[in-house]
Amino acid sequence: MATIKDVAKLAGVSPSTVSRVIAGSDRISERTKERVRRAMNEVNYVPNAIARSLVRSRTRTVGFTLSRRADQAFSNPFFSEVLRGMSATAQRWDHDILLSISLDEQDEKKKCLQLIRERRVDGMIISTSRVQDEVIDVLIREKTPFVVIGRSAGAPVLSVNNDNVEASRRATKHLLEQGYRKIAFISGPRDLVVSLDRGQGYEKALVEAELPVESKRIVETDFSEEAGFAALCRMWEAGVDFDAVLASDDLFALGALRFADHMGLRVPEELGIVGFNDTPMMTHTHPPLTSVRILSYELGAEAMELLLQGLENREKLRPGKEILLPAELKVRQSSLRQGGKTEKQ
Amino acid sequence: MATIKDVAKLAGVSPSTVSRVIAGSDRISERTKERVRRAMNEVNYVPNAIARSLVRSRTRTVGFTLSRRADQAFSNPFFSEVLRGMSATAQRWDHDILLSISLDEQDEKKKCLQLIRERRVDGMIISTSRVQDEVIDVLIREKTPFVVIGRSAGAPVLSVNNDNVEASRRATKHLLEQGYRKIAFISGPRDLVVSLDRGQGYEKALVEAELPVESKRIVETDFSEEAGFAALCRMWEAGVDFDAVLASDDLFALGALRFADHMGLRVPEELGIVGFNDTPMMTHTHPPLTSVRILSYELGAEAMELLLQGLENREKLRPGKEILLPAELKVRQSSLRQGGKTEKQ
DNA sequence: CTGTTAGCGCGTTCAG
DNA sequence: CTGAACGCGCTAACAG
Repeated sequence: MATIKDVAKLAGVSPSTVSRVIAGSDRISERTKERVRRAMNEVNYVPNAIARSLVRSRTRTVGFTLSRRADQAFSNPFFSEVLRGMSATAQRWDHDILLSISLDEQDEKKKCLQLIRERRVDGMIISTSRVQDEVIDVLIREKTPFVVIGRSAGAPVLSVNNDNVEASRRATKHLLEQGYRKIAFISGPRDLVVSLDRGQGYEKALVEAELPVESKRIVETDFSEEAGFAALCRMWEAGVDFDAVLASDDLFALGALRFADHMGLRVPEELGIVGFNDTPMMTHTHPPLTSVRILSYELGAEAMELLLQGLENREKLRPGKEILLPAELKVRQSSLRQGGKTEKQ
Repeated sequence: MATIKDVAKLAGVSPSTVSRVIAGSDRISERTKERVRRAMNEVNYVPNAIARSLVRSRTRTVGFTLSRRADQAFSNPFFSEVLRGMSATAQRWDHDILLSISLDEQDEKKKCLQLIRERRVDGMIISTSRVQDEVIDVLIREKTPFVVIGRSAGAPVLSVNNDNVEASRRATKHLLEQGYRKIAFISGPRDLVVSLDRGQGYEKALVEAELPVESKRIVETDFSEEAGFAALCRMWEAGVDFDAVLASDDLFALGALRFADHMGLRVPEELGIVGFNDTPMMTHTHPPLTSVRILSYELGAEAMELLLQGLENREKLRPGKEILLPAELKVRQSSLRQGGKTEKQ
């Protein structure tokens, strides 16, 4: 593989001249530039990125760590969409992504630390969304430029998040507008900020409608269809009545659909259901599921954009700045008993 | 950030001694080792990975490129599971993953070439599965160590694949055993080897059962629920009869379920349905869908393992060696009309 | 406008 | 057992 020296020799100039041509320096004669370019082509020269990184102390690489928990919390396509968004933006800036998926937060913290201290990356993006996040602490301590996808409940950080509170409020309001009055809420684990936010939006909508927030209608459980189904069964057996379900994840919504089926309740007439995440397959449930659409691709793209801008100009990395992306309620049959119109797909 | 020189100075030795301690050389006195280690701890020293890569001409990094097409072809969780498997294995070998998701094959080829020529990676894993794959040609031309997830229909390569032919044969055989005789097959685009393989397995099972392969019962279309539904409608309107559907993707199976619903056909009594990929959500269809389970995690893990072994010992990188991973048929209600037993989830 | 020199941080001879 | 010297491939400062 050709090095800068080979090119220099072939073009009859010094290595630094070649380097200047690559950098597009303007104090090189057009003739020399041409000669150098020809030589570069001839030996098929491409600069060694590692050598460049060493001398520049910049790798043009961004690390992305993730522990399994976050992956499961959001339903699955979320993760790949975020990656696509990150990758597309990185591409435009001519940067690369170093990816690491860990089993738990401890491993993630270790890996994150390693990437930084070994100087493999210029900055980090993380997607953990726990209330107490040790990875964030590490990042701050190491003074690494980083962006969080989600929200930090602890130290103030630069973050990109979808507006869970507002989305949840709107979803609840939609159910109220459809005439449902006793709305149950299935929450994910409370140690995830996303759960807190969605719960808050739910309560907000009730308060705005001057309806009481009844804790008996709120249940917290792990993300799974079975858990959602079981939660509703328990509420039912406890004599709690409800005419709608706000499911903070589509998996819960699936459970709710099964519950309705199980109890012989018609959806949406006797039970309204709204989910979260708008998992593509959910368009095909019976009836089609109303769900909150998350802009996952945009989340990844925006996070990467913020980080790369921050890398160019550190002052842009203001901790405490939280970018909120809007989420859209995709209304379908599962929540429409007023005969309103369904949005297309 | 501390360098090897700082450590050397503090320990009162030369940089090369520190380097030897890091490498675990045995010709260093225990006393010196101890002094050096103490110094390393004191200044919190971590070797700079970039500098190491430069001098060693090895980055301990593996590139993984993917263009959107492959992502869509397999249904979504596939992709994240493969990544998890790759990441877990890479972790064990203390390697990293450089990820790039492109929009099309051209971009992927470019990116792949860039990673290699800039010497950012020691090897590549790719997951394209088109019949004519230009990325593979590039990889061969550059003499880069690489492993393919999927199968190459062109040049012989080292690859890991799930046994699509056998899986499809078994799925078809299962339908036959359940008494279905007129099995329709919905194929994905024919320019993907996975489509060819699944089609082949289907035909094989029919031939083994001494049944004719009727081309009128085979239809090729793009991966989507709608396309699957439409394909069956068209067959029906053309007067082709069928009592079961082998769907080469779960999306098609969803379409088939809707078709049954639409036509008032009972599943599995009047129409048996088997899907491919065992998308988690499919456990919750009505009735639950029989589907071929793909070992995505293992696919990623195995590909990484093969590549890293090959990096240590180039002779292990035998092109033409195709590792086949078994796929498992998850039998559920949608294909059970003989009252056989359903496997647990 | 261009070449020479030095050095990024580390591993690896080659002496001693 | 240890240190000095060199080089990985490239960029940047300083001359000229």
